[in-house]
Amino acid sequence: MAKRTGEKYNAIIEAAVKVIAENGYHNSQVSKIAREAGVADGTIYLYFKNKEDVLVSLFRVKMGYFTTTARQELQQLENPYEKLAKLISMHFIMLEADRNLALVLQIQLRQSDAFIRQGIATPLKDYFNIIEEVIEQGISTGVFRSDINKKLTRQIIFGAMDEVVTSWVMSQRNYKLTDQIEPVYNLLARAISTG
Amino acid sequence: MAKRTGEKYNAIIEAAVKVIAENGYHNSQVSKIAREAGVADGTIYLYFKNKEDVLVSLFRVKMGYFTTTARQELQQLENPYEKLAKLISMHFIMLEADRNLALVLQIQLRQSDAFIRQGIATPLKDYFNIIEEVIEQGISTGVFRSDINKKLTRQIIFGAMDEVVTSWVMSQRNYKLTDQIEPVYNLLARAISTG
Amino acid sequence: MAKRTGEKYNAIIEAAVKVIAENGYHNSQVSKIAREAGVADGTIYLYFKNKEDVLVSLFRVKMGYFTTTARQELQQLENPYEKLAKLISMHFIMLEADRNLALVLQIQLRQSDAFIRQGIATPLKDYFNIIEEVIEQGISTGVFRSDINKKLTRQIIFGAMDEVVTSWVMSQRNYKLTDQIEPVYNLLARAISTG
Amino acid sequence: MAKRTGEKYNAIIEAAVKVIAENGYHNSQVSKIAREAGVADGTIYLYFKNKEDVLVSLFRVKMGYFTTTARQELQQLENPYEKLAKLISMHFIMLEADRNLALVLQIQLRQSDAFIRQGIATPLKDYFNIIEEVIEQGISTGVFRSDINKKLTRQIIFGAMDEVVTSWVMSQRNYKLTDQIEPVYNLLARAISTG
DNA sequence: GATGAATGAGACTTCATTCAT
DNA sequence: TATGAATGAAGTCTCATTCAT
Repeated sequence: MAKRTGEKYNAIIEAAVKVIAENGYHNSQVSKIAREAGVADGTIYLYFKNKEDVLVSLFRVKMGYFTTTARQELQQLENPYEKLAKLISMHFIMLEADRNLALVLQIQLRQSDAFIRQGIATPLKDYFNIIEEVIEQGISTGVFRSDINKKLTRQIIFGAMDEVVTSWVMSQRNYKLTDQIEPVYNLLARAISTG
Repeated sequence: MAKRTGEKYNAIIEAAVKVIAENGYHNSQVSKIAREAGVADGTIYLYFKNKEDVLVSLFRVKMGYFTTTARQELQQLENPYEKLAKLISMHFIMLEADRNLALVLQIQLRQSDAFIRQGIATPLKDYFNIIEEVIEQGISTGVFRSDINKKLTRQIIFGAMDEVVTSWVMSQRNYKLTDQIEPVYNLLARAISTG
Repeated sequence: MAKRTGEKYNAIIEAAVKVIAENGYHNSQVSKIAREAGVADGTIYLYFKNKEDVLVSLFRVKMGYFTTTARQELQQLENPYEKLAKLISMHFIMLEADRNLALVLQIQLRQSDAFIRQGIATPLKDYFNIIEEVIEQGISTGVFRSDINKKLTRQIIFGAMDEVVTSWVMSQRNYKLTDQIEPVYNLLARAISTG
Repeated sequence: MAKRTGEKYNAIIEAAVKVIAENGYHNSQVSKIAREAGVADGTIYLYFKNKEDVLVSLFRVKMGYFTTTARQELQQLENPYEKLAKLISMHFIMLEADRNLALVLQIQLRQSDAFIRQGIATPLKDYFNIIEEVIEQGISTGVFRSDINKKLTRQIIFGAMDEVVTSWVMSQRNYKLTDQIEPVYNLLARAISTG
């Protein structure tokens, strides 16, 4: 049981994103997700251990994809400022491109179930690591302030981006999230810049 | 029905904070909150419309207290930088002082139920207004950059503080949250400072 | 939770006996038992931990009643043979008087669930003890053979009675179980008698 | 469909005995039996009508084997007492030799599903007939009491053996079942013996 | 014959809410 | 006001059975 790949596996993940985005976490019954995915209720349990596993997997898959892409893109760049800009840019572009996903990641999955948070922890930590690597490189190459703490700075950068996305998702969304890339970069870069 | 004051009203709010902090949102049944508050299950419905109302009220009461205090304290100060510093300071001090409350506000109440988020929106907006007022004053008095957007900057400040607190709450908490006041201020102030 | 007494507690036990006797263990849903007892499904869980607990309790209550009565009646007698006769007599009378109960005890509850068997073990052991006491007394007073093993003899006496009841329950029941008291006694008494 | 012979047919029967003995009736899913038998789930339905049919067939095959063997062995004997001794002996030897089978026959198959009991009825009746034939012969040749009822006596003999085996299976089995052959015979023979 | 992925009916259980006392 | 026993809707998950390959 619990096959971690396959056409239906993905269909269920995508269905979960859509259903949760539209109905909210608490109103997203397994049967609703199954119907949206075009499978029987029981089929979900062939691919996932239980309902929570669907959510955790959803997060892992989506976040994993993003982390992988982010790492690749950043490797092509040298300048820490450009990397920071790229990070913000990718973050916003990805979430603007898939509003349902944004809704789920920013709002619906901020759940408290110990199990879910635990399952989410690892992929999130991966992402945090990427941010911290950029900061570290900036400091060691002397272009970022040397008096900043790497972990705290990462919290601030992530928290800032996160809240900007959340505000956008919760709003009527009559403005473009990507328009915020430059001003957010502008503020954050200034915060950590030497000189 | 649903009288919004009284000794038991407060007892229920406090019980809810404790129970949710200890058991997590999903494992906090009405009966558990009632037991902790020392009242019968049914009594809760004399003071609150339903379970969600307890949560929303909890947020409103706690957040309202904080907003009121914050506004008072800030009024005593002139300098926007001092106000920003005070804001961060109060935010961290309050949440460090009441870990249960921090857990509930940062983690457990990040729920998705439309109704809860709606009920939370107003008191949160009040807090956002306070932050925005500080930013506005800083800009108009020329000490903050004039090219920053008030709302976006508020999002960044709040998001940064919020994430720092969340990281602390989720951690083993073997460091002091209040030790982060200065470095956070240092970064955020730099981000928005002219010159 | 799990109050072990009260009007509804008994109503549920009696309902369970009836429903299981009529529908068989596997076709006795909680909802059916609840309906028969005239309570809501959820009410069952106020009095019992779960469905298995209903079955185990049923057995304990019914068997406990029988064991208590049996012990009292036997105390009034001196002669081990009379005690054996009384035992068989009570066993058959009780089960003939309540056919539903007989059905449940003899057939339906012979389940394999570890938990159920475990819950049943103690009250059954009590009954076994009573039988063994009679045997012991018979041996020590020299009226029963001294070469018989107490435990094995108990198994044979119980097994014999048990099978006679089972056959009767499974049959069309067009003969009286109590008519078997004398012949069963006659055979068993002979088996263990000295002389 | 439902061919009743073949290598896989037997493999499934044997797998069912093992799985049920190890996991209990309620925890013996078709898929588990299939895996143990080394066939696909669907294959079971090529050899058996449904799950119940597996159980009934299991009983029929095992019991049939025993009944056939018993009849053969008994035919070689003349004396009713010797036949009774042989019967008890075979009963205990067979079940001690195959503990899994004993577990299944004595405990796990004592199910209540009408259909299963019905399917079990015939092979069991065959066995009962053998016992009754011995009793009949004993009575007609004057070595067993003439005042005993054939059917009732069979119930007592079978019930006694059955309970002795059940006690052994349920116990830690730190004694030998075959050591009980002689004492059981001794008691039962005395019960029905003339003189 | 054989497979095993898929099905979907159905069961147990939880828990927010009510209401007679 | 306060109680808490009772309610019953609703949701997750299991598993015997099917059927396209």
